[in-house]
Amino acid sequence: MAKVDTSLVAHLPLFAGVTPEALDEILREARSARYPRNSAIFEQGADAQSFFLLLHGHVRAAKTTPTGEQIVVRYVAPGETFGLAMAIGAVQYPATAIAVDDSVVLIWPTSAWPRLVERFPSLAANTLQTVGTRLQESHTRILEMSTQQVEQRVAHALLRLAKQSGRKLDHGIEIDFPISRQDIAQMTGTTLHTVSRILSGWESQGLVESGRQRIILREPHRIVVLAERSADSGAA
Amino acid sequence: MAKVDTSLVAHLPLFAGVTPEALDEILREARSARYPRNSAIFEQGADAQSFFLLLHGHVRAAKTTPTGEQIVVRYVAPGETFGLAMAIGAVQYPATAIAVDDSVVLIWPTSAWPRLVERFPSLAANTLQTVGTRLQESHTRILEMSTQQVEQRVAHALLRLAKQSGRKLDHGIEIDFPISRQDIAQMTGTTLHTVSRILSGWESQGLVESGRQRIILREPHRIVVLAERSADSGAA
DNA sequence: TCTGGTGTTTGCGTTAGCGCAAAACGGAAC
DNA sequence: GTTCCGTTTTGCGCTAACGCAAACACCAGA
Repeated sequence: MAKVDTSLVAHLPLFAGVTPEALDEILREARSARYPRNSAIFEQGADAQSFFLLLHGHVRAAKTTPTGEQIVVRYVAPGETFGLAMAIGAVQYPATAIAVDDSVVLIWPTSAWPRLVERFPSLAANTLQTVGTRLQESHTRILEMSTQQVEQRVAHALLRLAKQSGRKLDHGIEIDFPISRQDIAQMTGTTLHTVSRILSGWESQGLVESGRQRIILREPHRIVVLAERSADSGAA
Repeated sequence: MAKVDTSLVAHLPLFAGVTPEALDEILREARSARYPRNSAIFEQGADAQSFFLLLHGHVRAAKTTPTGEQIVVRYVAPGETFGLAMAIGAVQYPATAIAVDDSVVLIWPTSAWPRLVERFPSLAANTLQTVGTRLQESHTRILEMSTQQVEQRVAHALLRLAKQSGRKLDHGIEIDFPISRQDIAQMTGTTLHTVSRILSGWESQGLVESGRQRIILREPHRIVVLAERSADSGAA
């Protein structure tokens, strides 16, 4: 069993208020694993045998309808937990998790959760905080889907990705994992066609530069304007 | 300060695993209050000084955009908690809570939460469960908004309301609090006009019976069918 | 009984965005 | 260098749903 370096994870919100010794004990229950790009970490509907902490890479959590349509629930960035089915009392994973880049994760058996929480109550409090924040974000997303049009939603989605997982360039911000038009469509509740049209438009205005699974925001400030306008002026 | 009867709330999920004595202690920290129909319990953006447990009545939690549009986050049924801003570490309420019917609530000062959690860790675990469930429901709603058309979403919304707050009739189920077309529109991401058209259509098919802020599902089973069909057959 | 206000219904023109289809593009593997 | 496959782009017709506007129903209070 590989030893995990506590100093790498000690500062994470999940472990706030946990002593170094306790952290050590918690980490002893975990194992680490590597998932190559495009591999599944767990599938929606499978027994929730583990929960995860992402160390490196990026993970997409997606939910599928009975008829096969998908939406992206969120992108997991390093330092975040995912697969917390046990926290909500679910027996199965409510979504599928795919590594969109080569990724390294810590894995705890779900069965260890009750014991850990009992010994280290701040874990529960911290997790509550995390889940609460996600709930808020979720509500914000619903609000946007209800009140904004597609272009604004795409703008918001890209800005969020840039903030969460953006790599600063000389001029602009690049989203530092592979992401397709289809992915963005599934984040914003539209189709890949519409996303493609929007990005083409932005590209011709010099707002973004994009290619195959790759997006660079060249003019973040002007994209913010797009995200916030209510429903008016077109192009000059 | 009015004494709250422990037997009324002991069975609630929030208090699972809490001993009667502990429950007594927890309730001593709370006061109760009555809110008349259509009164505000708290406003979005206000300091989160309290959190709440609904004893009687019904409460609508709604979120407003900077430009004034609203969505209904959820309807709170008796036995449920709301206003849990502290759980997610928020300083202000992220939504507005309105009593849609004369309502009675228990109120704890937000400042009491850390102490309560420390003394009774199962409160945190139970709340985590609740928030987790809401997060799931939220994701389901996003999925529906992304993949289904308006009529199906309205069908789902009404079925959920019927399940959560339905009063069984000889023939059908009545939603037992006042709810307008506008409210349903704000739950499903559409306009009151579209909701009105849909309900008119259903009414002429005998699926529902409705009036001013009042809806009765006469044929729940046939509404389930509407909610589940993917995108095909019209009326005969 | 009348009157005002809030919620509801309905008609009608408009359109944002979908759905289908076809072509172009770009990487990776050989 | 060539081939192959997944992604992206773009055109075109269509329609679900919106937005506006006007009429209507219902309840409460004077």
